Amino acid sequence: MPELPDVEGYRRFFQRHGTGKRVTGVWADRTELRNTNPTRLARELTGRAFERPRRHGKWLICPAARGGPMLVLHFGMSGELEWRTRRAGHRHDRMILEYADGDLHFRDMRKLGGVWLAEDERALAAATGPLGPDAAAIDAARFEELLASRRGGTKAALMDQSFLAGLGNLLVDATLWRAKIHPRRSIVTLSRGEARRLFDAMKAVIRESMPRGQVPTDQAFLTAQRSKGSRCPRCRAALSRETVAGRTTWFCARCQV
DNA sequence: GCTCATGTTCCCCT
DNA sequence: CAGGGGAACATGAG
Repeated sequence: MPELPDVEGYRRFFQRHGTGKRVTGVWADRTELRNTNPTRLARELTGRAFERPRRHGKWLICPAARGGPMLVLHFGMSGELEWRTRRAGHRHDRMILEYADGDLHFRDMRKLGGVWLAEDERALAAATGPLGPDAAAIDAARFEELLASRRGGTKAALMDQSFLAGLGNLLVDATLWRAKIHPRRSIVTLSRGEARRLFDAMKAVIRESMPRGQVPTDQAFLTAQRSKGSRCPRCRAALSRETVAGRTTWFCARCQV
């Protein structure tokens, strides 16, 4: 379930379970490794300890101490981390970091995620591809500049990781609903006030999502309304479902202009 | 059987 | 070049 808040949750999880102690072994499924192989991954990481992981958008970057490489994780649509103190596999395990006190499992049912090894910032950039500023870190002035540099639809822009990193389909719909902006609204027609509303809505959605480590599913949130017959939590109008920017999009045609 | 799924990439079109 | 649409990827759930 990985958008920015989910990956932030995994970052904290990795910090708690995977850092500050020596890796005793590594198992990996070849198909999930994007720029390395199981043998090389094990050779590079065994005996090393990870330092504090960082996150940029939906990417989790875990540097190994003492000049070791960075382990780079992307969770795709179904990636997750799990900590296990007893040796037991799961059919969707794609990589396992072994420690003296347990194993950190990276699972990815649909295999749309991946694992990279990067020896420096340049290799990291090659793995992630171009990324815009992190949505959780960007400030209002920079966000406004960013919008001014872009044409096209608002949802398409917010979904574009090279434009702004971290928002996915659910967070973008929640943000647009909160800001009362139509997903197809052309960016160049946004007023100064609307741009600010968009920024504030995005920040509010992220702020509420971050501590939970997932996109909220409260009834007052749009995330809970992604099914037939659902209504706008604000005005009770029937919600619209359309494909925008290639993704299923739920919005309120009455509130969102 | 069918449709849809919180992501990214690649190819094609305007 | 910029932006958008659609298919593909792999594996389920309903």
